[in-house]
Amino acid sequence: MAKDRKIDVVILGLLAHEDLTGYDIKKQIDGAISFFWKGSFGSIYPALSDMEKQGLVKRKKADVTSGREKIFYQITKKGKDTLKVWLNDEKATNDLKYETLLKMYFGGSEDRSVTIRNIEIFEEQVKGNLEVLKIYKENLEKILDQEDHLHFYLTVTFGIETYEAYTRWCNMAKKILKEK
Amino acid sequence: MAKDRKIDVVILGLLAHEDLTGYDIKKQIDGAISFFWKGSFGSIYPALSDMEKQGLVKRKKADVTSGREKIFYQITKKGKDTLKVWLNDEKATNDLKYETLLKMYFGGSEDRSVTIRNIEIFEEQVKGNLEVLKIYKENLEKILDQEDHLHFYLTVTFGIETYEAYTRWCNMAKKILKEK
DNA sequence: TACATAATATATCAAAATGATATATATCAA
DNA sequence: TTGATATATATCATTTTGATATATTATGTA
Repeated sequence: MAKDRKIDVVILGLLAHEDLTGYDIKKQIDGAISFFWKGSFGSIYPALSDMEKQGLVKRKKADVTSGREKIFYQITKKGKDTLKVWLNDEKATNDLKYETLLKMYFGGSEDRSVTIRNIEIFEEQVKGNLEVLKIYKENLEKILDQEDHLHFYLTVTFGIETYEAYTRWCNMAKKILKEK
Repeated sequence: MAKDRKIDVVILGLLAHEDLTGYDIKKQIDGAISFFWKGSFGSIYPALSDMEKQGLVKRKKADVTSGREKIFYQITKKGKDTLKVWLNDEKATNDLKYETLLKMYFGGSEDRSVTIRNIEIFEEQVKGNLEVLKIYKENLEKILDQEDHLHFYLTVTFGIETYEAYTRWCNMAKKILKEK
């Protein structure tokens, strides 16, 4: 039956909202979605070609006036159905790979200052993301009446909750490592 | 130079503590490490073969008395050095792929009850993990004096902090989805 | 105006990882 | 003793990453 390729539903989910190029899709994944998902050009472009063959998306020739080639994709009826099947399927895998934590776990016999430095780097990344998410949240609270925004709002609050938890952990971990 | 294969340092980190078989390694990854990392047999066994060729680990013929073949691996000096280089490197990538959140994000026009059901399934998984982590924590607090245990303790508290954040989010999300 | 640099845009590929499957032995309860 | 589950190694197709190649367009600055 259908391909077991997660990037497909990410693309279909984005195209369900508006027509996009492969480059646009990458930008969207690196935007609001990046707090819980990631994807690279190396999977996006082949998936688009393949899904076109399957009839899940279709190419839209863009304005020929500009010399630059630019391929907009549009979701088809079949694509919408595929997306709906996935959305209604209870099955969902949540994978995390925290190299920071891995180093922590294996860093037992190493220089203490390196461990602390690794936590500080992690903390900086987290703080950067947290700032962006809080701006998202503020703006979203003004327009929460629309159904689309409610779901986006919930993913944003998920990010804030988790990043705040990370921040608390960073402070605690640094304190323990410095005093002991 | 060296391979860009993350599973290598996971294996080396585990072997730094004790000699293990490929199967043992998988069990360890699925245990305490599973809260921040994952790995499959399909990457473990090829990595072990390859690292043996590179001289990072070496095979230890196990008891021939039992008919069952069983290959224990031991870390070498070169393997320990490789691990140390990685531990002292500030670079660390933290990737997460939350299909639950992805469905939330794209579920704007779908049946509300499906979204709630997905959150409930996620919540159950989180609660299960949280219970295990809390038992780990209790036991670790009794023996926190040893350096090794301190680092394990920190990864466990990371898990608890994040899973508690997830739980809070689940409650909030369900509430919003039910009342609005 | 010219020039460099950054952003846009598509595409491909080797290497890594997943998830599934195959094969075989060992253990343990009904 | 039969069936189920755990142990143990290995392989493979498919998916994904991360890097690289190539080219155009926009932007800032000298």
